[in-house]
Amino acid sequence: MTVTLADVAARARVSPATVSRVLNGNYPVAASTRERVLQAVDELDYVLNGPASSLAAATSDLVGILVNDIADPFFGIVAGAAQTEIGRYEGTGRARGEKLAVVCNTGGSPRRELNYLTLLQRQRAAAVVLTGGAVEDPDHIATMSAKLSKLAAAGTRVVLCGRPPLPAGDAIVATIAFDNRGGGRRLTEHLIALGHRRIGYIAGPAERTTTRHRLEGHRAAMAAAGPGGDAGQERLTVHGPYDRRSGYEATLELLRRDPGLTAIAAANDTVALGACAALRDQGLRIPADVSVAGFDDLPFSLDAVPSLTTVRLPLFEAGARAGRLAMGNEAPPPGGFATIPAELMSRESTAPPRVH
Amino acid sequence: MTVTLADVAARARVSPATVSRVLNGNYPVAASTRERVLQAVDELDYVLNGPASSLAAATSDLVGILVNDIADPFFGIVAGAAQTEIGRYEGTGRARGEKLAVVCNTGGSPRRELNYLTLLQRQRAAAVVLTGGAVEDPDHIATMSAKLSKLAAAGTRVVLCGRPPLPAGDAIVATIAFDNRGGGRRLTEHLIALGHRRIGYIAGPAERTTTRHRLEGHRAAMAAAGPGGDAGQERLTVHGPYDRRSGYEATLELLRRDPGLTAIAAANDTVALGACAALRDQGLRIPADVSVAGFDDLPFSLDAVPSLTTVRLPLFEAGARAGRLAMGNEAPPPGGFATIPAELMSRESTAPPRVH
DNA sequence: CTGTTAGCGCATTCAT
DNA sequence: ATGAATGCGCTAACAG
Repeated sequence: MTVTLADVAARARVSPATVSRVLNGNYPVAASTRERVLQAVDELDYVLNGPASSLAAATSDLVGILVNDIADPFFGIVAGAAQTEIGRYEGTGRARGEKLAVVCNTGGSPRRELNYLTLLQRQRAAAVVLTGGAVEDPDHIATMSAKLSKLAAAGTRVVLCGRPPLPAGDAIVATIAFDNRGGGRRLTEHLIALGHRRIGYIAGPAERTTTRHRLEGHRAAMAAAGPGGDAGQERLTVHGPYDRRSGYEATLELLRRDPGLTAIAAANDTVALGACAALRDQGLRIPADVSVAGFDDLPFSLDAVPSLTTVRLPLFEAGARAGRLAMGNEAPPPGGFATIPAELMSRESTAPPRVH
Repeated sequence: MTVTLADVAARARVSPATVSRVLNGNYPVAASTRERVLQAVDELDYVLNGPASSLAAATSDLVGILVNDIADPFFGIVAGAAQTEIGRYEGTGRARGEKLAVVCNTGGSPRRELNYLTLLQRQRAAAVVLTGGAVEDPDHIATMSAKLSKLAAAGTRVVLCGRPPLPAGDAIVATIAFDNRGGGRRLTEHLIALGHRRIGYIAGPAERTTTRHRLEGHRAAMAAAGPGGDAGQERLTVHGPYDRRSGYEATLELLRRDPGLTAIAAANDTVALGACAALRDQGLRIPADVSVAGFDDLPFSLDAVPSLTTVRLPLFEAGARAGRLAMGNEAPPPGGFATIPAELMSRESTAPPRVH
């Protein structure tokens, strides 16, 4: 029925082992022999049996990239960059590092995250890259650490990208974290420098690391602004998912709580866009009446009207680096941990507050 | 080192065969025995060896979803919906349809597309979903058809979503196509009804099916608008990739070719946003000076300023349906082919042309 | 450089 | 309902 390596061997008049060797390219084979084998492969239209190969070699060429939301460009950019870096060696011969880089959408659900890890563990994945903020529930962290340790023990390279380090640090090849706290802080400092004091904050889901760090940066800046700077901050913070609708509704809520606020900082650019829509619908001008700021600097932020002040995260570079680390093509940073800086991008959506 | 099924069997004092049976749940096993086995699995923290299982069973639980650009929300929405539908049965027992739905980013490159198909073929994937427009090169179509036929012959279910049918129709479970032509036509008819005659068109990459169909719809509407309606259409069409930068540059080019054009129709929403940016930078108002229309109705189109007139494609529904078809959880449409309608969404970015 | 020999871990006959 | 035996297709020692 289906063509096997033995068939190829017979056609090329060599042993199965030899065929395996030319296919894997990890062993010297005479050029003439290789030619014959390759020709037989072509003629028979042979395709290697992955499971059999993985079973015998006790490793597979599958690499999993876990993302929280595949429809969010944040993850698309990171995952795309990682995938490109991982699949980079596709052309080189028939094998030589032909990885199957694959993205798994967890929807931000701890259960699905774990589920995917188990599935990848089943497949004896060569590597796993976890991207984006993590859920902070202690149970989940413990479970994840245990699971990742097991994966690592089985030979899977684990890389974290855009997510803080885990207790199971030694099992993890490298952790690439974003400076969410610093970015959040600089963003709010920018607003304060413009003269804003009544600043609403639209945070992400409460239990996420990314959410917490960005919020902490914001609060730190407020506190530093002087006595009372952080007073009532609780009241001016609203949590919600990382989507535009959340930004829209949170803005209405913030306006209800303090009709006199002069600026809104959002958990990310998408949320900020929702905030802009809500403000416009309320007849408020941006930035004349209310300034708005986002986070991430996704491509559309530049095209927004007005263009969005935000914090730039080098998503592509980080994703690519994670990909290389997963492949073992780049030395891990000292201590296996690196923080990627976040840069303030001051644009048109922020300005000094209106004077009464 | 690693725990195998035999270890579980020993601990549960049963044969390996029995363990296999309870794990796969496709064979009667006494409740008490099952209990013991499950407990042993837990205690030993056993994880099935996917490759071994796939080798023995000659099938795997891997499902591939191919997309042209993972950073484009169009694909994120389709793939996310499909993935959710495919992973739906995760909780049900330990096996029973636990698929590993996985998205592969081809970057729109025929070579990478083929490469991923080969990799999935290696893995003996249970199903493959191909999404988005295809490259129209005859060679590539032939190669793809052959490849997909081979996949189908090996038991892989092939589903096309948002892409026209292929010659190898009988090998394909189902094709879900969007009415790109009809949508393109209705969009331009809308512009014509508003009074526009000098309409620039920013098309996608020349060799893509999606590009061609949308363009054909546009041209058909222009031709129907009356004699000379399609005159000079070539001159007012610019091709480019499906990204904002392309929209920006194409708009400048169109303006150069005809400074008096009153409307621009773009290949998709992202391109349309780039067009808006270019128009603004040229000091032109939307829609007072120039109307702009997109395609797809991605979430951000509603938030754009002005909100974008576009053509709505039910991406989520289509992706979910493709997922169900891939799993065999939905009967294929008659003839294995269905066209999904495209609906005009008339919003603020289009208006009658200014009067001279 | 190439052939021979053993498994890899599991699903599946076939018995019982 | 359960156990024993066989082989899936390939890679990895070993020889030579």
